[in-house]
Parts: sequence; C-alpha cells; structure tokens
Amino acid sequence: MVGPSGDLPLRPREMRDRNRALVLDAVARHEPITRAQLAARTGLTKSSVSAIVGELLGAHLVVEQGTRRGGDLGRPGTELVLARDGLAGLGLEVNVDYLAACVVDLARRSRVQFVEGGDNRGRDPAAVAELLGRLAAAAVAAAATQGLTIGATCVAVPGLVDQGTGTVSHAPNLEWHGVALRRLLGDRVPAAHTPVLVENDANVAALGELWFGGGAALRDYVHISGKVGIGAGIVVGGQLFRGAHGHAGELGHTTLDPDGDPCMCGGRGCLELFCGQEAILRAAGLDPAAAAATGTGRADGPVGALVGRLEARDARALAALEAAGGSLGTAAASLVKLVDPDTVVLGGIYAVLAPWLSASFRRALLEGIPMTRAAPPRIAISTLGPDAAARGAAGLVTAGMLAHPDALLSDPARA
Amino acid sequence: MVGPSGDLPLRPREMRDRNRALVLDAVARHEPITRAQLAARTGLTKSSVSAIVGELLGAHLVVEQGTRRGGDLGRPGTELVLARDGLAGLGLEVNVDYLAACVVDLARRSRVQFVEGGDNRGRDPAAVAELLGRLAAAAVAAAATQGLTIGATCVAVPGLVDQGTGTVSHAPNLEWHGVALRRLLGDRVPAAHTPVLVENDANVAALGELWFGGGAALRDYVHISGKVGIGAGIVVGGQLFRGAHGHAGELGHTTLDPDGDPCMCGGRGCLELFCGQEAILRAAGLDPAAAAATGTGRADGPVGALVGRLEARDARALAALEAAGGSLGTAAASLVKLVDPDTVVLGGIYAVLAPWLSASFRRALLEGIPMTRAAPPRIAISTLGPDAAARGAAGLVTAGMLAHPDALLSDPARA
DNA sequence: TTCATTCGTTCGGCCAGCGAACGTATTCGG
DNA sequence: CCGAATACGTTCGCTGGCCGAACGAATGAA
Repeated sequence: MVGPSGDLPLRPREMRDRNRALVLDAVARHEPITRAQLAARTGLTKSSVSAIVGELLGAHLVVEQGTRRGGDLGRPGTELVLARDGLAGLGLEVNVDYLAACVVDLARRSRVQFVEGGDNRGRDPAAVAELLGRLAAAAVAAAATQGLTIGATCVAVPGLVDQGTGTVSHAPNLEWHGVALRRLLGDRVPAAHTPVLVENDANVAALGELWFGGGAALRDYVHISGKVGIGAGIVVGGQLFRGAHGHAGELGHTTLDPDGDPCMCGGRGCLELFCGQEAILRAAGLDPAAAAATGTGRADGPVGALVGRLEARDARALAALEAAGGSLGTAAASLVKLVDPDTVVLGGIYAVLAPWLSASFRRALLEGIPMTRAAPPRIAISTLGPDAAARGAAGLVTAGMLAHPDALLSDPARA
Repeated sequence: MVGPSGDLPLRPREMRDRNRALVLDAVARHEPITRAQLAARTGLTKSSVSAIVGELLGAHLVVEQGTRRGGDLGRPGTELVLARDGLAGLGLEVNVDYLAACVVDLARRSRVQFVEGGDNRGRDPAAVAELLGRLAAAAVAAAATQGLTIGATCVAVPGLVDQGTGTVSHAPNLEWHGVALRRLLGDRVPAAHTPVLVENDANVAALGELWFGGGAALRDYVHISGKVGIGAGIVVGGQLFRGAHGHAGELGHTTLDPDGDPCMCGGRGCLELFCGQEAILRAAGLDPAAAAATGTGRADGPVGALVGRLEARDARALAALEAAGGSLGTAAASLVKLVDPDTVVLGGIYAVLAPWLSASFRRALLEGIPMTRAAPPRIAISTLGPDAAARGAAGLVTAGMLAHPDALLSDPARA
C-alpha cells in the first residue's frame, strides 16, 4: 500500500490488458458464466465485457458453451468456459528419488501425469536433464492427442534457484551446485521455443495445494513440503512470497540444536536431521539408503514401508513419528511467528504420515505460540500426492497465461 | 505475478489516479524536477504530465520553485518540489518507557519531534492516551506555526495490532490486552477528524529506516528493533510485509531454548529473555527496574549507563553483549532463511550497542546460514534514534498521501 | 398471442493519453 | 547585437477504451 505498485504509466492499452485479465480470471474462477454475470462480477459494463469476450473467443482462450442458463426469467445467456483444448502448461519436477511431468489446461484440470522413480542423488545433471526431457516429450505427446499445445514450462527442483538465469545454485540433497538447468533443458524439452521457468519445489507445491488441493479457499498459508528435504512455501494474499532472491521458506535448515550433528548444508542440528524423510526412516528402524530408489511417498516406497509398520503399531516407528512431529511443530511455531499465516498445511510425506504425526505437531506448534495472538493458525493436511510440485509448476504456468492474456492474442497489430 | 493484482476494473478515472500517483511519487523521489524530466522518467508524454502537474499545483501538493535549471542549452524548465507547508503526517509512539510524537511533511522532512520519558508498563491505557493526546496536541500546534496541517495519524505500539479496528490485541511488555487504542485516541488527538492508523512499532521502525535512515537504497531488508521487546520489520520490494493478520515479524518470542525460563508471553526460552533490553542489563550487572523510567536508548537512560560500563571495558558487561549478540544472530539466521532478505539492519538499542554486539551477532548469523545461499545477507546498523517508530509512523502516513493523491484533490466533482 | 424480463449488441459521448505543432526562453556563434 | 539552435511547456486534434442508453433477441408467464 506504500508507493505506486508499479512504476510504469498506465495507458489505454494497459487498461485494456488488465481488464482483459480480470475478465479471463473471472471466467476461470466461476465458469460456466455468462457475459451478464461477468459484467456484474467484474464491475465492467456489459458493453465492455462483450468486447473483451470477443477478443478472448478469437484467441480461443474461451469458448461458448451453447447451453443456456436454466431457470430464471428472461432471455438466457450463453455460457462461457475456458477452452479445454488449445493452450496448456507443462510442469516438470526433479527430485531426489523421482522425476515427474504433468500437463494442466487453462481450467487447471490435470490432463497428463507421469511419475518415474529413480535415484538422482549425485547424478550428472546432464543425464537427469536427458531423462527429464524424455519424460517431458512423452507428456507433450500425450497432451497433443487431447488437442493441447504447451504454452510454457516450469521445472521444480529441491533447492535454491536463481530465477533470472534458471540456474540451480544449491540443491544439497541432489548434490547440485550451480547447475544451469534451463540451458540444459533448452535442448531437450520439446516445447523448447516456449519460456522455461525454474522454481523451488516447495514454492510450487504450495501453489499446487492452492489450485489442486484443499486450498482453494485459502489465501494466506504456509505449506510444509516434506520429502528428503523440507521446504516451506509461503502464500500471502493468494500470491507466492519469494523473498528478495526467491529463497524464502528454507525451513529444512532451521537450527534446532546449535550443538547437534553436522548437516550437509554445513550447519549443525538442522531440522532435516530431525524430521527429514531419511531421519524419520532411520529413527523408525528402516534403512533409507536401501529404499531410496523406489520413490517418495508411493505405496511401494520407503514411506510405504514405514506406513506399514505404523499401521502394525510398531513401537519404534510410532515413537519416531511422535518425535518428528514435535520437532516439526517447534520449527513451524517460529515460522508462524515470523510470517503470520492463517493456516499451516502439512504436505509431502507429512500428509501421508499425518495420522501418526499431527498430534505431536499440533501440540508443539501451539505450545510455541501461546496467547500472543488472537487466533492460533489452523492446521490442514494436504490432499495432494507426491507430484504436488509438478502440478503446481504446471499451474503456475497456466496462471501466468491467465494473468497476461495480452501475450496470447493473435492480433498481429499488437505485436 | 499470479492472478490479476487487484480485482477491480480499470477505468479512465483509475488510470488517471494511478498516473497522478506516479508523477507525484517521481516528484517526491527526485525533487527538484521539471515537467520534461518527469515525462522522461515516468514514461508519460509532456502533455499528460503538464495536465497532471496542473492538478497537483491546484491541490497545493506540489509547488513551482521559480528557479531555473542551470547549465544546459535551451529554455530552462521550471522546477517542481513537494509543498513544504500544507499537508503533513502525525506519527505517535507508545512504548514501555517513553512516548513520542513527530510531524513529517510530504517531502519526508521531520518538522517536529517530541519525546517524553515515563514508565507506561501496566499503566491504565486511558491515562496513557491522555498523555499521548497532550503530546500530540503540542506537536500539532508546533506544526501549525510552520504552516502544516495534519492529514492523518499513525500510532506505533509494541504489540500485536488489529489494524481493522485499531485495537492492540496483545502488548505483553505494556501489559495491554484488547485495548481499543484508536477509540481512546479519537477523543483526545487534535486531528481526530482525520484517519488514525494503529501499527506495530517494529513494522514502522523498519519503514523509518527506509525513509529517514540509511535505508534509502534498500528494497528488501529486515529491521530488528530492539527495545524492551524485540520485533522485526520485514520490507520486501520496498513494501512492508505484514502477514495475514499484520502480525508478521514477531521475533522476540522465537524459542531459543524449549526448556528455558518462562516468558511473559506464556512460552519458554524466548529470545527476549536472552537479549531483550532488560536481559542485557541484568546480565551486565545493572538493575533494569530501577532505571526503567528514564527512557530507552537515551544517553541518560539505562542503556546509557550500560554504554558507560562498556566503554570502561567492564568485563561482565562485555560478556553480556557478546552473549546477546550470539543469541540474536542465531535467531536472525532462522529469520533470514525463512524470509530471505537482502540486508539485516540492527536498530533500537542494538544500534547503540552495535560496537560491542555486532561481531558476535555477525558470527552467529553467518554460522547459521552456511554455504546454502549465494550471498549472505549484508548487515547494517541503523542510524535512527529511539523515535524511529514515531518517525516511521509519520512517514507511513505521508506515503499514503503520496500514493493516493486523488483523495486530496479539492475538486468537488470528484467527491 | 402478448407482455415482462433478461441477454447481448450497437451507438454516441466522454475521459485521458498521445503525437505534432507552436510559442517561449535561453545559450551560442557570428 | 542578432539570428540559429536547443530545450521547455502548452495547445489541439486524434484515438483507444469505458460508460450509459437504447435496441433487437430470446424466453417464460399470462
């Protein structure tokens, strides 16, 4: 609210661009919807809405759905919906023990989803890019059979990303440092002529929760994404909070015990050492290394084995989860006090393990933020599977298309 | 970047409003500046700038400064500056051991500054409001002699604030809970007919740093405001980050030791117990209670006494600062990893104590964020005095006026 | 069938930014 | 000392885009 939000002048062209995005966004949120309803909802007049809808129809971003609106009096309106064919977003994910690709259409329906297990820890980035490129090609081909064209791509990685250059500066769990992922993928991803974003996996997983999970009603929340590493995606006012360099939400290396064991990051006593996937498995008496190649959070993976023991009421496993929940809750309390979210969402393996972990998590979280604020944060469990990040990445891409339809209009006069 | 930034339609009126704010902001940042320079800087054409400047002159937000631009060829332009008389913002501050009031003009020049010591801990809020009202009245009167009129007011308090209702929900160090401060002040502040905002003191102190301290070049930073309590103000992209309920940045009650002593907030082992003003004084062998009534950070106050001992190389005092810096650095490391600022600014008493505290602070901070990010945050020392929050509050008010000049135009047709 | 009602389109008006041309003020060079 | 060059600020006609009112179209109810 301080200072003009952008420092660019507003001219009739920009005015139109924003109103077009406004209308398109309203269609996305409330489809099917008629022109008259759009006018009421956006605050624009019917005439303006009609003109804008005409453009969107022309660009095939929106289609008329002949059916009429039931019930009321008077002439029925023609319903508008986002195009189910045409443009779509491609989301990719590199993680320690799997790769994923998915395609999401403008209406944020997931149309293609591929996951492929495999141990990428320490593997040559070029080799990983090669595999990911093949997976992406398969996803794009599958999307093409449904009439979908990829408009842009986003890759999620578990590490710190320089978004300007598309470089992974540090991904300790992959043992990647300074990997120019966008350039590596440029040659291999079929939609290479389209923009390729690189993002942190926890960030896009949080957005995945917003769009594909139970987060539709949420506006301000933190999504804790537990895998081999632990990241937090911070969403404020429906917008991702990235910090100055896009590195915000690095929860896994919060110091819990300054005198604790050394961590791969170089620090000591990091949260990951207490409740990262491997720490939990080890504490529960499972061998994380042997099981690493079979995929995070899948029923046949190491977490699946852990769930089996938990369901069998294995005492050591139950104790491990109890302890992990407590550590996680303590770290989350600090997070809540600094970032002030409305809700804390447990995602990744924590969603799978929530039945055994959430009680101690809640207790530690609430103990850490006593009385000082009016309402303690709500706690929610993510409903998304292991490819949350890939879907969030794809959704990020389609969200960008909805927010900037001006770039997609075919009218050559606008170039 | 995701979703339309606002969900209101843009019409010619809004276009004008934003361009007017753009021009006014450019005047504020670059005064003195001519119309032609404004056109170049904003991207608007000379004709549009002229029309807008005409409006701003009419509203007496901007004045022509007859002097010409020196040196270059061609006809000189007429310089424009923000009006030094006319509208101004009133900033007030309630803190544990003092009250402050200040008036800031549109150019963010501090025109009136009053500070009044006194122990407000546990004092009846109505009595404090009465005192603050008198201080405010004196400030407004002093401003009036300089031709200034108060357009709006902002009160800073060391606690959690519900900004919607202007209520202090929890201020442990004042022992205030659920105090309807805006209503209490409504009757007493002379500018009562103008809007009154209530804000957290650490938040506005951070903004004070931006506007009145060395922070002019900063865009993304965290300002750690040490007084009796400890708060962090988070600024991202030049904008204050408030979180979902305006409670973000609550650093003082970060848990350092889950098994530590109980804190007033109800938790245990909070940061404030390690490096709040009273903890430091006590560790240094001074009696915080006896000295509490004499004002934070002033040469004659308890911190002044501490500085005396430090300058005399008192071993106990030096050790206390060393330890406090370490604790603060550890907490700041978590903050940096979660919020990802560019710079960490030490403010409040930490600015005064920086010579004895910053080394251990830096060491602990950097130890806590090793290798994992490209560049560690810079560390800066605030140059503002104890009334940073009051000045930031006043600046917040004037910033609002600059960002929404439309509300200040006298043209009755716009009402 | 007729009327009320709502939908979507069309048309004139207006706001506001743009670009070009113009008058003006100043410096420079002859 | 005076014209040429340069830059500033204003004026004027044009255009993009939103608005409001009026109108034809489609439907249900009487």
